Amino acid sequence: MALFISEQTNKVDRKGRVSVPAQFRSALGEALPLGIAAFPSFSLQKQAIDVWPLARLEQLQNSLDVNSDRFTTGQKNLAQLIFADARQLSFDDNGRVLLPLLLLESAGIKEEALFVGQGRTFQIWSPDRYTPYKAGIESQVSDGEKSLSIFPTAEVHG
Amino acid sequence: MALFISEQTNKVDRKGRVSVPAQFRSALGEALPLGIAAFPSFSLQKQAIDVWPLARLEQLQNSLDVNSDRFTTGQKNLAQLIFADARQLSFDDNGRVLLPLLLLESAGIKEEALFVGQGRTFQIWSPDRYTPYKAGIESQVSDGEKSLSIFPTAEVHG
DNA sequence: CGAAAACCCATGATATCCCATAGCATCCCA
DNA sequence: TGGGATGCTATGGGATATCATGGGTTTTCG
Repeated sequence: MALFISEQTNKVDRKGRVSVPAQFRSALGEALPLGIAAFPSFSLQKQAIDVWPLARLEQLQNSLDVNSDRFTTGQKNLAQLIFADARQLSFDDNGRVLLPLLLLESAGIKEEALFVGQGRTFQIWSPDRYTPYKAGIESQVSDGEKSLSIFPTAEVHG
Repeated sequence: MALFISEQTNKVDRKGRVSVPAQFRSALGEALPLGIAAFPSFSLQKQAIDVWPLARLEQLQNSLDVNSDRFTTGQKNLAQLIFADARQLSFDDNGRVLLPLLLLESAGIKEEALFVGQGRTFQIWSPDRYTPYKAGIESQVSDGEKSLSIFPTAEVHG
């Protein structure tokens, strides 16, 4: 599975449909027909929508099945909330998804939806909310931090 | 078997019938004709109804048969209670099930039934009871835990 | 026989499918 | 290098199918 990168703004039509950026769809690859899971972003106080490939939710469930002792109580609660709040969205022939009203409202999205790549996942924002949010993020990066090193990684399966 | 995700509220008609959300039915897949097992949720002090695919009950029984030494006495008692209190529900042609009066009453369900996806299982709530319960769960997730980007994934194959 | 359950059909709302088009970007070839 | 042809992307709208729901009828079983 390729990574989700870049930003793109698309229109939400009157039926609530939005085209998911073609690059994101191709990043999904074979997972495209499985669809995606969308839910209010907990880490962002539900300001935006978090989107996961459905397979990622399945990984989470598998991990809960096998390693539940390695999760904190809070993490288990969060997982419960995600399963409850997530909406499973599937693509039509034109690469669009139907965004449920509840998600649109919680993210404050009206006419336009801003897709923001986050690597393994992406977000959907109201453009109005994203601008100040991003500015805040930028201001929190100190000069000394403006480069990244890459650490060796343990093997991660799946 | 796909996962049960999302929340949906459906009406209970005067005969006690409720439509199970179509996504839940399709998550059942081939297991649909086998039906589901519903019982008062013990982990939630019987506030709500727990629903399992029937096959999951069979898995539990198999696990008890083979690994009975790995269950505590309390767990074995709980299993007994589940087998006793569970009701096997089957779907009519429109995807509805008939909720027994006993279950409706124990969950405090009257006109509306709120289906809540929990991954491998789902719950059925009275909307009135669910709202405060969910708020409690949310408050038990600390800010530091609000990202599952770091959930344990290692050693999960397939 | 009577009550409850299962079965069957009807309907409005919603989601899905299908087709059309305008705007870009890419390709191709002279 | 220019410029037409081609294909893809995003977007709109109408037709069709599905879903949730209500009500009636038949069947089952005590």
